[in-house]
Amino acid sequence: MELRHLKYFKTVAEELHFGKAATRLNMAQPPLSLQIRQLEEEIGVPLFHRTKRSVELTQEGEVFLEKVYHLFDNLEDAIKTVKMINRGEVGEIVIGFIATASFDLLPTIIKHYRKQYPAVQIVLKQLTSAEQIEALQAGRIQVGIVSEPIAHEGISFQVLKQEPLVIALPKEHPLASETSSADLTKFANDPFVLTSRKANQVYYDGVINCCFQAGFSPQIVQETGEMSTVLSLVSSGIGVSLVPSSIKSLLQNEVVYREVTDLPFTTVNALVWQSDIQSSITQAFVDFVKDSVIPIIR
Amino acid sequence: MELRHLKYFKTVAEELHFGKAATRLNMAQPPLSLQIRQLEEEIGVPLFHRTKRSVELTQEGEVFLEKVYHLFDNLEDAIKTVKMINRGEVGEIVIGFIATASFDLLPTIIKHYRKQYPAVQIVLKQLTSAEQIEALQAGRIQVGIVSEPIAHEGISFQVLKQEPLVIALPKEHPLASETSSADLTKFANDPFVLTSRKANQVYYDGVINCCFQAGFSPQIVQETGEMSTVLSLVSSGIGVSLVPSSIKSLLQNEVVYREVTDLPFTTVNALVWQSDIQSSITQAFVDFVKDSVIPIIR
DNA sequence: TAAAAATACTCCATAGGTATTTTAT
DNA sequence: ATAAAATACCTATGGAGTATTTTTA
Repeated sequence: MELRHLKYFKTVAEELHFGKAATRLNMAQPPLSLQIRQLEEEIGVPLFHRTKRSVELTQEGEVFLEKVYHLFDNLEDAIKTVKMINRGEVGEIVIGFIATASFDLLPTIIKHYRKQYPAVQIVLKQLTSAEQIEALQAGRIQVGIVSEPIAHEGISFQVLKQEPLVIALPKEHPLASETSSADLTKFANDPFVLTSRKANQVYYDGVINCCFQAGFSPQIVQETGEMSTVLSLVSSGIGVSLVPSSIKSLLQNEVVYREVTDLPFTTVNALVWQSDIQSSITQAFVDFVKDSVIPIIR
Repeated sequence: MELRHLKYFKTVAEELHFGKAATRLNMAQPPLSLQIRQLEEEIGVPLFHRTKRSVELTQEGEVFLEKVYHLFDNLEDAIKTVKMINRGEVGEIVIGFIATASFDLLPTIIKHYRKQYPAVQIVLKQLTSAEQIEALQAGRIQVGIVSEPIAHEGISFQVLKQEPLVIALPKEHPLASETSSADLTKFANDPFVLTSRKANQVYYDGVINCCFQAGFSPQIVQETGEMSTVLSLVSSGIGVSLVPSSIKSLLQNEVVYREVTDLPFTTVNALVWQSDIQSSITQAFVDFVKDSVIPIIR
């Protein structure tokens, strides 16, 4: 038996007329009759009551027709589902991201992606950049948003956004009231608060380098794991910090953010993924971010 | 696409090896590769990751495999169901029967039929013989158990059972204590209770004829619709009756049943059905009763 | 006699076979 | 070097076409 037989059966059952059915099937009547006969012979059950003058379904034929409809529905569904998976429209994607991305970059990406691929289940994991590279290689995440677009074996990346650092000051700081672009040398004697080098090496080293270029070595009084903790410490007057400008929306009333002139370093956020993409969902996600999200966020 | 493609896909997906799959399918490897390629091309989605050295399912292929299993299950079920219907093993049969059949004949038939065809839904309708003929012709019942095996247009019948009439007496009747075969003439002056002529013409006329042959015309004091009502009236002393012997199990403590000598009439029960049987369930039922039940009840 | 399915035959598309090549291990 | 899939080409089964017959309303 072949699907052909079932398709022919369905058509004859609907038309109850071999000639008309054959027309609908774009074929001649005799081979159609033959195929139906073959089907009946194979399953060993007559499906039609035939007189030379009229055709009607047997009880068996009626039941079989229902089942055949169901079967074609199944088939259609199978193909449709597979195509959706192929286009990355259903399934699950696990996205890693660094803490600083959660304020602006991640929500923007998710929001647009959701609209385009509503049937994809999104799982989010906050990880450091280094952890994300490891998780990618182990297959625990499919894509990551990192701040260290350093070449790794088998990992591809795409820069998403470059943003300057701004200096974060406690409201009470003498230089907090000025609104013009600040000169970093003015903060040479201020205590600094930063996230630990382990949490984000590129950022940490970048800040040190900025100060070095400005002619001083920063006095780091506290290191934390999270950027939000850094800001809390700044707001409580413990020190100042250089932070990515996208963070300015945080603690707006407690912390003053000022631009800094001539900084030699900007933070870079990038999307990373395994170079040989296994899943079409991942492929679709990467393509979508490259094509649709990057133009928006730049 | 044909079922062939799906069958081949299933086998390759199970073996993950074109050569082995081809062997299992009793075919050569190249045409198998071709068919799989055709399938992938038709649905527009790669189902296998092929390297020259190994084969594995893509995400899409895995999902498709599940769906294909389901589809084949459906197909198998469809064929099985249709075959069962064809053998009269599933479906519904509506059986008409006269009241007197419900005491012995009907339960016997149903009991044995149920054992053989447990998946057939049995619907029972108590009707007079005449009503059954009409219901048969209208398709409201598929078979009937009647007491009038008279030839009707398009109706076939098969005699099930012939049984003598016995005389039913109130316990207080003067002749109730005798156990020998009774002479009907002894009851010439007794009032008779019968079911109405309309309810069962053959039986009614048969009784009248018995009395006539015995030399008297029965004095009918009451006619009822149901045989059980006749017996109730007999038990309350209103009169006597001639009833089919199979009814003897009813009201055994209130009514005395005695054989009658030389009765020219016996009740006949027959199975009736439309001569051109539409449904295989009906065919199977008729065949079953003819072959398996009649030998038991005779 | 007219409409519709069945039968008889013819043809060619394609499923499946054999031989060989390619490629990754 | 070898195993396994892909490629190339050939064969023949059987699906589909045309012409005709059969059947019944």
